[in-house]
Amino acid sequence: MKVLVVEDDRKIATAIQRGLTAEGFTVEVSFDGDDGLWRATEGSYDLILLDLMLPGRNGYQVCAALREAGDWTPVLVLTAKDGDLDEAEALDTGADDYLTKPFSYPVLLARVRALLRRAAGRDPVPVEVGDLRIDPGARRAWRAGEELALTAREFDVLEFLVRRAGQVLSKDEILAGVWDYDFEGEPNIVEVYVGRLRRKVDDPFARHTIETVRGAGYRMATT
Amino acid sequence: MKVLVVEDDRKIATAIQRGLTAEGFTVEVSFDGDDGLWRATEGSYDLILLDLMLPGRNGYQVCAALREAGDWTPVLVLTAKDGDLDEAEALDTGADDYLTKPFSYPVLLARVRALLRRAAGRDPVPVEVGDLRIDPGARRAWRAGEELALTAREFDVLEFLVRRAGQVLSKDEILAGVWDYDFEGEPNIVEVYVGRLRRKVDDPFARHTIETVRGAGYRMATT
DNA sequence: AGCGACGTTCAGCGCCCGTTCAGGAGAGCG
DNA sequence: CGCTCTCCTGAACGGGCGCTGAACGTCGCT
Repeated sequence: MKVLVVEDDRKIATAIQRGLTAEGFTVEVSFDGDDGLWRATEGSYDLILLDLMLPGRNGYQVCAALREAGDWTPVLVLTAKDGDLDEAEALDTGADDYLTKPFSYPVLLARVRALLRRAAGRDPVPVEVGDLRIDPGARRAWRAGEELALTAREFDVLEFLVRRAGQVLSKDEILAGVWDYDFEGEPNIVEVYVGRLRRKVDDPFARHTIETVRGAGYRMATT
Repeated sequence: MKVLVVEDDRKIATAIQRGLTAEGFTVEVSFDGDDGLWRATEGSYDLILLDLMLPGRNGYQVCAALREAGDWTPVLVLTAKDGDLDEAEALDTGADDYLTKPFSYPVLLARVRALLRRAAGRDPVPVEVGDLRIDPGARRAWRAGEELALTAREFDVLEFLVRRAGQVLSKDEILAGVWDYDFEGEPNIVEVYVGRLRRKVDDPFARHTIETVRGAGYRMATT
């Protein structure tokens, strides 16, 4: 799956690229409208993430030009909440969906999945690792058949870890992946949530399902 | 089930496509009359949604041309309320039903179902989940065999939730799915309707059949 | 015209949840 | 064995999310 990200804010672009790459997508980034349009027309992408405020051609123009050229690649528009530019207008130019900043990564991922699913006609699949099961659509989780009572943030963190079971994720990676990209708190918050999750998902007599890798981060056990 | 949408307003076309795709239909979209007619004659569709005001050939002409060619695919005409073009006239040219904009998504879906049903000679299947039963055709609902007195909007919301029982639906998704596509109100209205529905459908001594998933939306219980 | 039903908005409230912080525990190292 | 750095965790707080009752406007019906 190839994704094109057209976004001039490097911080945001990098965060998105990092996240989607980790998710298995091939990600290309473009920092201005003209370059973005060029890539979009030249390359063949499954999805385009398009910022509205751009140097060169703005998002509307890029999207309109694409549609004009008969290119119907799904476009997800990223827009500032307080923008004087209107989201509805973006949909008029042929975008398929939009997202207001700041958004958290899980929200972005959900939208991306929804768009690709719509394009492909498939449904989201529950994820399993060991005796842990996660259903992203229903936002429910089970350990050994028993449902876990998780808060929204706890669920997001758990899903993030489960999807990358076996990999070591640094606290910063988890922060970038689960929290809004402009979150400016301490990585300690990750420790807090890992602690809570352990209390909720661990069998008290077995070893942790979320292992600490001292100095590096955390790893979700694969068995 | 394949549906062709001929509508030049991208916003409306996209909304319809999104909704019907989620409902399991295969949807193709055409933005002008000539292209629409071409697709309609070339492809084989179970239903055609046809806007009247179109660039190129207008809706009347498309419909008349289709019938002329001996194509009796069901046609549902979409017309602007204040249009100088007359709905009755559309029916004369061979359309099977018409709908004035703005329409809400449930109304559209109901008409689509009705047409397909009429074409196939089959009845719509009542939906059940737990001891809740919904008959979309009759627009009636029962809990444990007892009929519920629901208003139109209440029924729409309930049907939307029941059809996606087990999934978490955000307030925005529910808004998009139940209200007019140009509704510009607050998501709070969803809370209000969920509250009313709970009072009407819940057994006062059991847990809610519409569960709140804090920070994410609502989920219809599957048992 | 009057009335009632229905849809929508708004403000207030209660409480859950996310976040912070500080103190303690434990690993790693010399 | 003691030092340091990282990680863990319980407590506390503040905001925001969701719920509800009331009021208002509108539409349809009689």
